[in-house]
Order: sequence, then C-alpha cells, then structure tokens
Amino acid sequence: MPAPTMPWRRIAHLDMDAFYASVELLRRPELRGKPVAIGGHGEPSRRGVVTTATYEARAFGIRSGMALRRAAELCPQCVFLPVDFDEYRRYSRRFKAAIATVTDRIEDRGIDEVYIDLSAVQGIRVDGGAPVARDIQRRVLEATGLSCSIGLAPNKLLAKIASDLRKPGGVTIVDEADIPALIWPLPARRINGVGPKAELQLEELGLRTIGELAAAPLSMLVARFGANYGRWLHEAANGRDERPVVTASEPVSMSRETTFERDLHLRRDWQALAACLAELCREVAADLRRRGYAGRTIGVKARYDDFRIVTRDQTLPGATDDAAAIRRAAFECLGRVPATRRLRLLGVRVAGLARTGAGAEPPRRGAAGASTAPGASSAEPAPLAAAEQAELPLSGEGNPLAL
DNA sequence: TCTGGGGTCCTAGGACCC
DNA sequence: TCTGGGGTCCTAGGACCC
Repeated sequence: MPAPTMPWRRIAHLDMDAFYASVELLRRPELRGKPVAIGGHGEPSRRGVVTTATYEARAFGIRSGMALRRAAELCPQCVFLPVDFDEYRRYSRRFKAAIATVTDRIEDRGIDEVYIDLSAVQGIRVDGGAPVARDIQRRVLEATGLSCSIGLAPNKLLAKIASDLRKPGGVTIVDEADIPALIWPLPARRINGVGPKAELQLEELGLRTIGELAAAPLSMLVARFGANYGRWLHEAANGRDERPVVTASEPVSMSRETTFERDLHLRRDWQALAACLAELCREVAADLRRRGYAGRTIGVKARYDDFRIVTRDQTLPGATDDAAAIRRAAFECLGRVPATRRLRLLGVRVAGLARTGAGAEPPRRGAAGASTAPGASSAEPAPLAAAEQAELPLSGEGNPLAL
C-alpha cells in the first residue's frame, strides 16, 4: 500500500541573525564591530549564561549557553549586557508583522524565528522562492533594521537546516536532490530534535553525520531508541517530514523560575525560599490574568546544587488564576520536595490551562473559595502552614535573595 | 562557586472506570 | 474468585528547543 503523497510544498524557515545582540546594537551603535555578549545580569561575576553573542564575540569561542564567567575568560575585552526581553519582544512583534504583509501562513517558533508556508505564492514553483525570500528579508530590515537568514525547502525539517547554512543574511534552497550533497555531510546534531543525549548515543553506534544516520538500518535505530524516535530519526535523516505549518496554537502552561545567587537550604533558608516561592506565584498569576488564562495543575520545580531536577505537582478541582490559591498549592508541592541537598533554582508552573475571557470558561469552583483551598486542606503539613505564614511579612518588593 | 528562563512533547506506572 | 482489555487522568521525570 503506497503512502499517500504529500502535495508539493515550499516551506521557509526564517531565523533572525544574532537576535538579542543585534537588537542591543541598534541602541548601542558604538558597540558595533566589537565582541558583545548578552546574558544574565550582564555581569560575568554573577550567575548566568550567554544567550546570544555577536559574530565578533563568537570568533573568541563564545557560544550561547556558556557561563558568563567562562566567556569573560575567553575574551576579557568582551562587552557584557543584561537581557532585556521586553525590548526583544517588541522587535519580535515588528519583524513578524513585516512577514505578515506577505502571507499569513506563519508559524511562531519563539522570539526570533518562524516557519512560513509559501506554497501558494505566485510563481514559486518556477523560481523556487528566492525572490520572495529576498523580499521578506528587505521588509524585515526596513521594519526593524535587523537582518535574518532564510532557508527554503519542501518541509520544515530541511528548511530549518537550510536557514543555518548561510548566516548571516543568507537565502538557501535545499531540495530533495540536494540532500546528499548539502545535508548528509552535516553532523546528526543539526537535525532539530537530536540533542546532546541522542548525539552521544548515535556516536556510540558509530553514526556521526546525517548521511551515516540515513544509511543505518532501521532495525538498529529502533532497537536503540524505541519504535517512535527510532523511526523518526530514520525519516528525518532522509529529509522526510510532513508536519504542517501551524498558524495558531494555545498555550499549555505558564511558569516562572529563578536561580539564586547562592544555593539555599530547604530548611535553614526556609524564609528566603518561602518569600521567593510566594513572589513566583504572584508573577505567574499576573501572567495568567494578563493573557486571560487559568490553570488546574499547579507545580513546583527545584534544581539541586548538583543540577538534578525534581518536580511536584497537584491538580485542583477547578482552574484558577488567583495568586493565593496558586500559592497554597505550590507550598503543598514544595513540602514534598526532599531536603537532600541545597537548591539553586526554584520555579512555579501552572498547566491545564483554559481561557478565562469572554465567558469561555465555566464558573470557577473552589479555586477562588477563600478559606477552603482545594487540595490544601487537611493534607497540608502543619510546619508548612506555619512557614507560609512566616513568609508573609517578607514578601515585599525586589528580590530578597540577591544577597 | 562552570551551567538562565520559558516553553513543548513523550514515556511510564498506577488509579479508576467501563 | 479469577481473568482481560481499553481509555483517561494524574504524577514524575526527561529530552529537547529557542
């Protein structure tokens, strides 16, 4: 039985070039041409990682995800700037609006990239799409002053790899016929969905490049990675991907988390942790309300000083966007986190989201019922209740943990 | 004193229901 | 009393992405 064939498609992947750093250079033009890294508080002496570095900084070996401290060692003259997400979001909206003047077939993939389905663009089957890609680049540049790179391919997987081949400012077409020459020599890690763990396992199988992966027996991949992921790896390495461009989606969860300047002990530093948790709950509640959502599943995430992560969550009878209800559930969850080591990070997450606006949501039960918090009733350990009280006077402005 | 913050999706076991 | 499945929800962990 022959698989139904996909209709002809032309998918673009657009990736902004060194996005955060480029936005910063717009307001700090005197830094142009210098090594600049964006991350954390912009101070290499404090905890944080590089989110984006200019191409000049990358020449020193600075990479995103690298500790700021390490980046400063590699390049002492590098200029460090703090992240300013509000500003990046403004530019993100602008460049996406510029693309929307060409087509509305856009899939949001975060702050600095999108997929665009160009299949219906006039004449694209003849010219391959390079002219419309150049036109999009020009519109993005005029709207923002920023450059981007675009990959054009029959699917998202190949378009994503293609956009990375000629950075910055490139337009790269990858068709099925180009796969052996352009895609197969690349490391398997370049496939979107192959991360550090999978890369390591592939290496153990002697598979380094996408071509080697494509030639590997399917049975070997399935034996190693399971039926789903194994089959997907095989398809991906051969350039096959039928995922549609998804133009609308609903959020699944909202969360807030923070890494402490110094690691905190669950009992000895309880006051500071409790104040932190309460603040995270206020923030996530504010985010929910601003965006018009409420959620049923409340959870906390803790990262120990050895980087292990534990999560605990609790599902309420009804969705809530109330800071106090979220806080009660979050404290119950934190009470179940083993106090085995010090914590370096604490987070709060609300999932199971439903829209609150425009009567889309059924009447809320329990969650807003002041004294009877669902799930936080008799199950709540007494020491926690006391500790929760104890944090209240502390919950002021600013970060009480910046010691 | 390496290693951020905000997400999505998948897996897997147990509870519970039919 | 034992033998069964399927389906959904809840919880925890983990890989991966931007």
